[in-house]
Amino acid sequence: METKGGFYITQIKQLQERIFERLLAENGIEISGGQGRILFVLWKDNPLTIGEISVRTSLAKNTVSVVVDGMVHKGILTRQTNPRNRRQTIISLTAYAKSLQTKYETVSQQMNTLFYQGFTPEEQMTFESFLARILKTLTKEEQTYKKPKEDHT
Amino acid sequence: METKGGFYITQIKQLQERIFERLLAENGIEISGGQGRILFVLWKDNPLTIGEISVRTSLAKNTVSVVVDGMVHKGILTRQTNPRNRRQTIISLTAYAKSLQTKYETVSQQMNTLFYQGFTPEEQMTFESFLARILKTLTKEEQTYKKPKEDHT
DNA sequence: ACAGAATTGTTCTATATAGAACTATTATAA
DNA sequence: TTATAATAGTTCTATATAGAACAATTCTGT
Repeated sequence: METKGGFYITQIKQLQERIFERLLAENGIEISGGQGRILFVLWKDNPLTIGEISVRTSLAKNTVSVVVDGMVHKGILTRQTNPRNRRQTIISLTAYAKSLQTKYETVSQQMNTLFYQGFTPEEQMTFESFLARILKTLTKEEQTYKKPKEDHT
Repeated sequence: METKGGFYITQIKQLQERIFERLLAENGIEISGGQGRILFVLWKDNPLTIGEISVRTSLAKNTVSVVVDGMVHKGILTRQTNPRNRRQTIISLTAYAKSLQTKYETVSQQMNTLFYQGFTPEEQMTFESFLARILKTLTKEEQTYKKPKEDHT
């Protein structure tokens, strides 16, 4: 079968991000896509380490490190070393970041409505369960690559 | 309903691209995600203008311009002005680019198999038709934004 | 206790991506 | 015909992203 799931996904991601950033800007929220994803996971669970953010966003560790840098500069996040495990860096939301959540989620909801235009609730659920399955497959694949199977000779 | 289609899409895109680029590299194909997308549309239809590539890949025009630059340097593409409309730049595949197609598509197929692991053919089709619908919605939205409705006062 | 392995982040470098401003060309309308 | 608008790309600038190499810290087995 001729399929092109990956190509579609990439295109949608591109468009979605451009449109979402425009909507955010129109609503006075100066947050980019990468930054939004980090906030998204922190709003659910605060604080988190760099590594945890990396896993939950599927961004590479070094990417998270760099993006967090920018957000610390902007006063959105703070970083501090975990005293119990000094290899870890703990990232926390500032009060300012917390104050953005409601407005951000409103715009998010608008984006979602656009995204799923013409979908029945059932279709949405089916579609998201497909996405969740693919995400799981790909995550496992990357894990497998990073931890190659031991060679029990 | 609590949905997070956009977040999923972005995560999948991230993982998918990292894994696909690794597979390509393992098979001796030194082509990045962005470059691959441009080749993908040119293999279907060659040559194309910058603008046409932009529409078909959903990449911004300036992005296409820059990525094509790199590919011209690598001997994958050539650019020339359209003599019939000298504003346009026509991008063509080189023989080298054509020679890559078969190998690239083999790896592409591998990636696809991984991507749709555990999906029945029907599920794949359903899923891709969902993607196509979303892509259409977002494309139309961006069009609307670029060409704001005339004010017939 | 301590050498080597594993974990966790960061830095360095290169490419990808897009908005804004710009240049060149072609189309349009008066 | 010519001034203005529309179209097509490019350049400038800034951020996003990740691989590779590295540094610091903690864990493990002896």
